[in-house]
This record gives sequence, structure tokens and C-alpha cells, in this order.
Amino acid sequence: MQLIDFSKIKVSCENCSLHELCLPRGLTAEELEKLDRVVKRTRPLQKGDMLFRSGEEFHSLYAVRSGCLKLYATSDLGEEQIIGFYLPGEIVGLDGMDNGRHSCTAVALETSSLCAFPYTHLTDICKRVPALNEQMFRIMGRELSQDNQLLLTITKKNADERIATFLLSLSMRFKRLGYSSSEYKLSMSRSDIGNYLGLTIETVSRGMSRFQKQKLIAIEGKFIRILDMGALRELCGAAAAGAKTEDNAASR
Amino acid sequence: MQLIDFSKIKVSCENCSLHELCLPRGLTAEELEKLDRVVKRTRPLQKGDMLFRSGEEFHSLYAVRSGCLKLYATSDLGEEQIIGFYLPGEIVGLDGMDNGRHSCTAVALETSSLCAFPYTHLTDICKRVPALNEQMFRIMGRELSQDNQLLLTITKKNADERIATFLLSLSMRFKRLGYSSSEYKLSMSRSDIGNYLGLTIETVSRGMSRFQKQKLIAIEGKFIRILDMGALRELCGAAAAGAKTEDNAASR
DNA sequence: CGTTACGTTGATAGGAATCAATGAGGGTGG
DNA sequence: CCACCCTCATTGATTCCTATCAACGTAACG
Repeated sequence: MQLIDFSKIKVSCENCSLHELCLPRGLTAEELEKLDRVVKRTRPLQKGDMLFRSGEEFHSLYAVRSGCLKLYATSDLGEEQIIGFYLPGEIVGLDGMDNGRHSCTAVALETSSLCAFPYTHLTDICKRVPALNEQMFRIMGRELSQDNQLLLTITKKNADERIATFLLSLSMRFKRLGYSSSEYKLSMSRSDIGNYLGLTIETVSRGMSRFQKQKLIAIEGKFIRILDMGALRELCGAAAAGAKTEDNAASR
Repeated sequence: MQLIDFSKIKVSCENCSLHELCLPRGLTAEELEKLDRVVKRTRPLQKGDMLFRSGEEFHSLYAVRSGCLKLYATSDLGEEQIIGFYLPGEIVGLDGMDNGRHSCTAVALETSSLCAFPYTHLTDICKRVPALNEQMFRIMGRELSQDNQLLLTITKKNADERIATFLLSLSMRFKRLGYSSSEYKLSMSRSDIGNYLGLTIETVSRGMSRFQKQKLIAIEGKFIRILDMGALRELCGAAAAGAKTEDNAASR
């Protein structure tokens, strides 16, 4: 028994506020309607709920409508590596497009609602709506670019720089969603942040404490207020800028 | 003036030996023909030549026919991060699908020949050939999975494990191509390997020397012979397996 | 045969992991 | 409603891995 029958809630892509950030971006009203016909809006996930897990059959892509999810890969040894965090308007599930099985696990970090796009239906529409197909390509391309960005961050930056980069990146994403860019709630734990950035929880905690001491940010548990955006931004790539100015093509 | 007019060389996807590893995988003869009509086979790249560079307009995907390329992203500070190495049958250029510009630079590590698939033509065909479209999705999905794998390797493994993982991964890829899996030539420098794995050149060199001392591999400059595949494989994930057996969900 | 890029090896130092202890919520059940 | 537990987070002390600095060896090339 459920108190709310979500199947009856009438939400269409067309009148969704995320419209221009999400999968339907750039589609005409007519094309949108086709997409709308296959979208499934399911019961919200509760914090900790899995959307899908590694190894499961891939059948849908999901657009986040509200909330936040983390996506992680699991190594042979059972270690987890968080690949990304997904905010409203972003698409989760691409990790299954390789071979028909999810290679990652997606977990809700807070109560989250999603739109499911069954893959077979989606590819069907793609055949008839080139704009959607290209949008799919773009979304996958963006995912790749983000992965590359993360790789750069992890291999080239030290702990503080990684943390600053992370905080700023979240800030920009919230801004894009119309929220405050200087004040937000971290829905992930310190441990998740560390895992994502290739650091331990202690290092993340120390880094954030240091930022607070330097009056770059204010921390209240999960709430972050950015006090000095400029300084934080400078920190993101400050290592080489400060120390070495410009040494050409150092191996790492 | 060129000694060989490559435009006259008649090679089709259909009779290409990489057929089943490459873009055309799974297409019917008829579909292949459509694809074949848009493929451009260009003059081979020489070692050091750039196929495209970051910021350039994206217009084609490329299949490697022979040789090897490296793909790297560049940070704001000019640091390079190698994203991947591309062997015959693999597709380079997906980094441009995000926003119409390449976010990475591709450089030949040795003389390499390529097939170019102009993007607009490719998407044209995709509209009419669903199998190709899905193949495109799969290829992008695979690229994503590989990125995730690399991330796991870099954040969760120590230097020796990363190097062992790299050597084995190459071994498997060569095997898939029909070459020896126990003996091959590294077309990339130690510095490239280090960059790719998030290590310095010295650490790579030391690791490989150690492997040689332990009789896991034999090194002759760029030539690698794998002497103890089993031990090497064990090394790939040995850290946790040896030391901690199974500690559940350590943050990193 | 000198020049240059690449690779190896050694010594040292530094940054982040690890170990350890304590503190702060947040939910549960008595 | 409070005491308890459990997870999450903070902070300190120590260790260890790998970067860095440095010197030398080697191969490729004109």
C-alpha cells in the first residue's frame, strides 16, 4: 500500500522545470510528446535505496528529478570507487550501455525521484527523432568529458586542490539548477567525497577544516557556505601556478 | 607530392581484418556497404603527428587500422593527462561528441593508419541503420567503462599494482588482436605510462625493474616479455587480498 | 661521434595514509 | 523523554609510499 499513487501524478517533460537541462533539451513540442509517452515516473527512492546494482541487467536510463544519487564501480576485491554524483536534470545509467549489464551501482543519497526511460523505447524514438539521438550522443560525450576531468583532478592535484575543486564544481552545478552557488547542503558523506577524490576521509576532513580556518568556507555539518569564491577558485589549480609557474611538460 | 595515393587503395570494412572488433561489428553486408561509402582512409600518421588537438572542431571519429595513438586531456595549467592508448580496431575521437569540439589531443605513438568516419555522415547512416546506432552507443559505453576501470586502478592500487594492471591489460588487448599476449612492444614511453597511471617515470621504471628482478617479466627496452602471467595477475589486486583479506567497505 | 631524448638507479623529503582517540548527531527503545 | 548505540566527523601522532632531486647509463640520430 502506498499513500500516493505516483502513476496518477501528471507530470510531462514539457512542463518539467528541468526541461532545458535534461534529456529533452532541444526537442520540439511534438518530439517531446513522443518521449513523454514512454517515460515512467516511479515511486521516489529513499536514502540508501539502490536504483540498480552492478551486474544487473540494463533496461533503462534515468533522469534525476529531485534528490541526489551516487554511482560507484566495484573492483574485483569489492572496493568501491565512486564515479560521480547525480543532481536533478542529470542522466544516470549510461554505464549499462556497454554490454547490456550495469557495471556500476547507483544509490540514493537522499530521497530522490526519477524519470525512467526504458532503453528499447528510447532507441525506438531515437530512430524517428534525430535530435534526440544526437542529444544522447552529447550526454554520453559529456559523461566522458567529466570522467576525464575527474582523472585530471585526481592525478594532477593535491588533496586541498581536489577538495576545493569538488566544492566549486558542486557550487556551479547548483547554480545551474537555480539554487544558491554560495550555500548548499552536501548530500554525500565525507567518506563519499574522499572516495570520489581518491583521498581518505581524514584528509577530506582536515582539508575542509583548514579551509574554514582560512575563512574560505563555513561548515555546519552537511551545510557549506562559500565565503571566498575567488580564493577557492585560485586554490583549484594553484599548485603549479604558485610553485613552478610554468615548467613545460613534466611527466606528471 | 606523395609516393602512394592512399585514396586509390581499395580497402573496405567488409574485407578488413578488424571487421569484428571495430565499428562495423554486427552489421550486415548491406549495412556495411553504406558505412563503407563514407569512410575516408587517409595518409598514415607518422610518430608524433597529431590527429586532432584539444579545442579543434570535431568532425570525425577515427578507427585505428594499424599503429597506436595516445589521447590526452590538458588542464588549465597546461598539464597533460593521458586518457587512453588506442590500438587497431579501437575508436578515437569520442571526446568531441560532447559539444562539437575536441576536449582532448590525439597523437600517434608510431606510424599509424586510420579510417575516418565523418560525423554528419555517420549520424545520417545511424538514422537508417539502427544496428550501427546501437553499436555507437555500445562503443561510447565501453569507453565509459574503461575510464571507470582506470579510475579504480589509480585510486585503489599502489604503484606496482598499477603497472602490473597496465602490462596485463595491454597483453589482453594484443591477444584479442591475434598477437602474442606474452610478448609485445610498448609503443609508449615510460613517461607516457607514468602519466597514464598517475605515477612518475621513475616509479614506473623502478616497478618494471623490480618485476624483472622477480622474473615476472623480461625487459629489453620497449620490448616486454611476460614470464609469469599468473603472478602478475595476482599482483594486480594483491594489496587487499594479501594484507587485509576482506575489510568491508573501507572508505578508500 | 657528439648531441639529445629516454631510461635507470640512488638518496632524501614530504604529503597523505594509517592508527588511534574523541566528539557530535540521529535514531531507537526502554 | 532520556539513555544508549551507531554512524559519521574531527583532530592528533606516526608511518610509509612515492615524488623529487640528482647522477649516470643507453640508445637514437644527424
